[in-house]
Amino acid sequence: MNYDAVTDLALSRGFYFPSCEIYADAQAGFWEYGPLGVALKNRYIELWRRELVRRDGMLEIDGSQIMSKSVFMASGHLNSFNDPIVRCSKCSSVYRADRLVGEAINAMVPERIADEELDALILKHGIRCPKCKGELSKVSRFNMMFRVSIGADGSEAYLRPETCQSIFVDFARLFKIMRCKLPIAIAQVGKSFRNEIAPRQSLIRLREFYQAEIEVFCNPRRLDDIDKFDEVKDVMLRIQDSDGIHEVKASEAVSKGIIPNRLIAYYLSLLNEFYSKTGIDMSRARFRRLADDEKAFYATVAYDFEVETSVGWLELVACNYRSDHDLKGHMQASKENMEVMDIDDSDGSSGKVLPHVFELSMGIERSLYCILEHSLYDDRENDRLVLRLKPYLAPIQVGVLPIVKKDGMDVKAKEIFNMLKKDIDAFYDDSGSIGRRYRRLDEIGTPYAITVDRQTLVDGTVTVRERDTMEQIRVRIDDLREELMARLRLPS
RNA sequence: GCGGGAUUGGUCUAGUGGUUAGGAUGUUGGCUUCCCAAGCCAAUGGCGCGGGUUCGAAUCCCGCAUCCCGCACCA
Repeated sequence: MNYDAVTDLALSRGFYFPSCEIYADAQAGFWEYGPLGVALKNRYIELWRRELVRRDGMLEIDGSQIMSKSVFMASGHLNSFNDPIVRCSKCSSVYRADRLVGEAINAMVPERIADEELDALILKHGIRCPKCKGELSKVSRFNMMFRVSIGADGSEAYLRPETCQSIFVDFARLFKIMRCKLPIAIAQVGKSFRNEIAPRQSLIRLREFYQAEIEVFCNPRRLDDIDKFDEVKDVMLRIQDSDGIHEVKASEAVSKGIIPNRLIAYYLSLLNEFYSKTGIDMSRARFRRLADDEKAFYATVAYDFEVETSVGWLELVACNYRSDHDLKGHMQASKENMEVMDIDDSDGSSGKVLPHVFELSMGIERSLYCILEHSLYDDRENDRLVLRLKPYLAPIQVGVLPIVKKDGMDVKAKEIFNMLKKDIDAFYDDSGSIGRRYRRLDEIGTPYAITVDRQTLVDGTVTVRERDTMEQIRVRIDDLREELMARLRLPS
């Protein structure tokens, strides 16, 4: 299905909707999760914990969203996270100053160029607005971080633009108290904030959004020394780089040099296995190796995990080899020692190492959007819209319905609902015809519907209807909970 | 941010200066109904915000906001 169909469903069923929508001054780029959206998000995160955090023995933390100025001085965000911009005095168009100058004089402009130098170049070459030939303003800076003031004196601080900085800041303590050895991954789910110039397309570009980030701390001299690699050596990966598309096993990707080392291949494989369990169509997904001019300022090797949708390829996960950029920056700025003991490969003895970082930075909203779009199916044959979510991701797992509301069938159905509701997200519904109730459940992705009929009152069995096939089996009420729990279990 | 289009109950929509703002669908209650959006009755709920023109504005004008499309941006 397409973007509009997903948006319609999200709004009409309450997966998500615009924030502050009853007020005229509501700002773009802020959306709320409704009940079904929260449930889907929580289940998605639980799958993430299972497939990544627990599987790999990662540590999970939950850091604060407001962080001090020093953090972002050290991380480079206060310098590099802001872009030099110029504005046309006539038509008010805004341009990236470095790119505009680069194009106009047909030469590379160094990344760290000073604003004054850009001003000078614009003057020297007589660069004007490409659209209307209007005069350009002086270079200014637009920082995408939200600044906040703390306390009565208004100390400067920022909403974090990525969740990972708390992981770096906390690294030394965590490594000690959790008795870590390299490589160790630290994970976090939480909100990040970016003051986007033009938020668009609901969940796809937001100013406030959830990330699930994983920072793998490793010894840069031991990137192929990964015992766990055997677990994933046969995972099939689709990788796009400057040589084209490769569909290869993880082990081959390393041996052929498509992926530079086993550590990166291992984590890309875990990610691949995770996403293949979300219901995203993996035949429309790829890891794309970024060219040098596309990478973030801190990355030396970078892959984007991308998924094809009706609005184009979406970047769901940024996988960046950040080298020691972060720990070095924080170590220098804070004077906290971030080095740890690890095997020094020259003679097998221990030595001090400043770990490098490989990062998996997942956008949760974009992931949920792709799951919804790839799961939503227009079943014309049966005149229904079906959200074919994996049962373990469904916000409501079973509907409990009396076939008609009389002769005690509604009473019996309520009993069953009450029996199930603590273990399973169940929903009782007795309004209207049975077909209408099935359709409603189909549209929000409920995988099973239990129906109480006359036979139930006689022999204590109910029917269990399967969402995708619409087929029904009879199950004894005594076996119902177990039967459903088995069907709703997370995949092994 | 620039340019274009749009904004009427939860959703879709009729309405181009004077309408009790109509319909469909949904939702809720009732009747009916034993397996896939049936039927009947009733109820519910709306002109994005602000200003202007006018005797009178959902309707015309201006500003703002949001949404959609294109461009730019996307660390």
